[in-house]
Amino acid sequence: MRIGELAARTGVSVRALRYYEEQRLLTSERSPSGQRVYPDSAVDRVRMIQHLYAAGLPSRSIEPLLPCVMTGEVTPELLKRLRAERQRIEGRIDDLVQTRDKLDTIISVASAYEGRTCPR
Amino acid sequence: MRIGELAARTGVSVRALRYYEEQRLLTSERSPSGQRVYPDSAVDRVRMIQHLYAAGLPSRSIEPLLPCVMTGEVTPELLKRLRAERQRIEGRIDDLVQTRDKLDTIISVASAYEGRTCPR
DNA sequence: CTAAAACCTGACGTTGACGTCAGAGGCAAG
DNA sequence: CTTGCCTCTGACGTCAACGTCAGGTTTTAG
Repeated sequence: MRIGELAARTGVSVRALRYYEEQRLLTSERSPSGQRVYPDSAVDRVRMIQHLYAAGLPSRSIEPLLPCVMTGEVTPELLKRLRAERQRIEGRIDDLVQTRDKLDTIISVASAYEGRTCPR
Repeated sequence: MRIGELAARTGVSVRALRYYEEQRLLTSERSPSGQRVYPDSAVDRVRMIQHLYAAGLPSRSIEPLLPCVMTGEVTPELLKRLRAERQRIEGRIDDLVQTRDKLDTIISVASAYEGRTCPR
């Protein structure tokens, strides 16, 4: 498939896909005329990239992890990094849960005041 | 307390504190000579700001929420925003949990290969 | 064959949360 | 009084993940 279709199927922009390639997160074959050609598996790969971005990892962290994440192949070095990133994510989750709970308390207390407006 | 001490006690830079003020997330009294003077409560406020930043909220979202989050006072309008942001955070948590679990699977599978090096 | 749509490579613009530097004033210690 | 650290206000720099535009080629639909 070409870049436009990959963009449509993953929901990310064409520009973003070219950017991923620039960051070596994504590779492509080229047609004789120079257009990018992707295998179907690229869809999954792009989705994984988005997941890792969403988890707050920068390109440079994603790049070394990605081949192993996609293929299941791994070196001890990569395993260390995977575990480290897992811990980072865990930490972010804890932080978010704390913040969510704090908002929940505020919301529930505040809801008691509904109807009669702000006690100011 | 002055800005340097607040920075030390919260672990954020002096520059960041001035930036928070610029974004109207933090206010300060001024000494006769123009130096910022903060009450002790500023420490908690700065910590809350950091929590909300960590939750992915931009300054513009934090600003209207902060007074109510600190005082517990609330208008129906703010309550709506609080609930919306709570939902956003919840979504981010779900996403992170998914990614963490995916990493866990990879790690556990990969761990089976430990000792004998990368199967490449 | 031709026009529209999709693709290409640069290259500059954008946004948010600060970092950093310049130049100048304030303040506690010796 | 001066030395040295803290603080002040601009103002420009940075970094990541793209957006956007220019100028040109390729593919596809009619």
